Amino acid sequence: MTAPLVTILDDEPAIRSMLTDALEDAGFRTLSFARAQAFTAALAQHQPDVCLVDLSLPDTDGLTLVHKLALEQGAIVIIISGRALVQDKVTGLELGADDYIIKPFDPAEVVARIRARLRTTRSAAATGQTARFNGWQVLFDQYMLEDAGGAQTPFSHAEGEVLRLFLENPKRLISRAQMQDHLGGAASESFDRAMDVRISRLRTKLREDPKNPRLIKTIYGAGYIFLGDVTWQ
Amino acid sequence: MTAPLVTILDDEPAIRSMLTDALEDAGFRTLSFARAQAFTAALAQHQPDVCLVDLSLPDTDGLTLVHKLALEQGAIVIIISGRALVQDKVTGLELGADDYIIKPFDPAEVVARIRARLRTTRSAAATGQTARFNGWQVLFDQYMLEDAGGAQTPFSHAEGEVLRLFLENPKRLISRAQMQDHLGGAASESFDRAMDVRISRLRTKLREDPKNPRLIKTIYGAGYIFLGDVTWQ
DNA sequence: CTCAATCCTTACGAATTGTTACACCGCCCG
DNA sequence: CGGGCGGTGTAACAATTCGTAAGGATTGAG
Repeated sequence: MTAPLVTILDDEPAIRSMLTDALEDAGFRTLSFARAQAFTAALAQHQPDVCLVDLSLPDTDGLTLVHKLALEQGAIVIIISGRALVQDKVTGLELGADDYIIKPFDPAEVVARIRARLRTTRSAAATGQTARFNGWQVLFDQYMLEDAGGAQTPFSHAEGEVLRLFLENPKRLISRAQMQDHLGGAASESFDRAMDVRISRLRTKLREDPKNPRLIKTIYGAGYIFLGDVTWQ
Repeated sequence: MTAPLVTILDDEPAIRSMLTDALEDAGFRTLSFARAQAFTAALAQHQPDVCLVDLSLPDTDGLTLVHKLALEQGAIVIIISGRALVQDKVTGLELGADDYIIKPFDPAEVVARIRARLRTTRSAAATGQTARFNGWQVLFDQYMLEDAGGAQTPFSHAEGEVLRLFLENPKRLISRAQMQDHLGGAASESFDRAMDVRISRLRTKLREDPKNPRLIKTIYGAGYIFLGDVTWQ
């Protein structure tokens, strides 16, 4: 598993560098931006696990950005703000933010709060060896897929990687960039249709109707989304 | 779904009653305790969703209690403490607490933080965002539109963006500039009729009469307005 | 070395989306 | 009242992205 990706959106360079240093020391990957526009543009390429957002941005209303991020990206959103009023905190949290940290802050606290958030959201999908979803059962250690009737179908290593990524991020948009990032990694930078082929094979093993896939949906121009109700064991 | 159960563990009666009032006003069920012993005894009978724990307890070390709760109960644990040092927060969070609130605090912030925690830990199992309006139902996570009779029509990502913008701003004028700003962001500076086409395609999927649109109205020279009675779920 | 399994690459058809073109409509002004 | 101008609707086309069948490269076992 690659290190979680944390994005930093703040217009003050000192804060960006302080957070970047602390987070990378803590083992996270980071990307930092000074403007909301550059940040939203980068979302097409990367899917962050955690987004740190300063509310007082020059080029966007921070709160609507937070709302959009929490709703559409499914990422963990943490507001970092100079405003300490309770009302600000309450509205920020109600719009979908997962935490609200007041400036000035200690980077160590930010790291601890990020870890706490990652712990809870990922423990829901704690990487076990078997998973169930919609009548299917996946036995990762045996590379075997079992349907509701108990009929078994083997799957390959490459298919298992994709399946695991989906099952660890259900009902969440997964961009192609993130997939390549997570799988293989050293993929040829040129057009890589290998991902499509993997998905295609996985779909046939899950007996998806190509015209109307219910489990693995394609979001044209964005990526894929897995819509199963996943439970790990 | 019954209301979530929140336990309060604090030796100061004033804090207990303040939190109890605020939480019950917010729709939670509560149980409060002054001593850790009474609290742990009560765990045999009740399973709380959220545990508020004061660290400075007379009869137990609060941190080991927090650690035990987070590990064994699987509940959301929020520390409420008079100690504001960063080191205290970091160790508290690393021992399994989900949040750390400093005294004195505003009850409204506590409620907001509890809601934020419940939202993220339950959203994994809960269904994604859906909205209803005038007989239609929109399943955003499935990219599916359902009419009053239950007939389903898929919608694409681009159409979903427009639809979401409308449903989040019902009965309000939305200018073209606002739309381009909100959608895509990859704004072609030149005249962008793509927006019109998206609207047009969305209208046909909503079976609007072009001559007499009931849901998506065009305001000549200004923008669009969505007239529907929207409820989110 | 041979064979088989797995996976990537290529190629072509299908789906989605942006662009263009033209018809239509509302508003302004004579 | 009517003609002109610019905004809007949408059909048709083009560009891009995606699905997948087929063939070849790679790997590993015997």
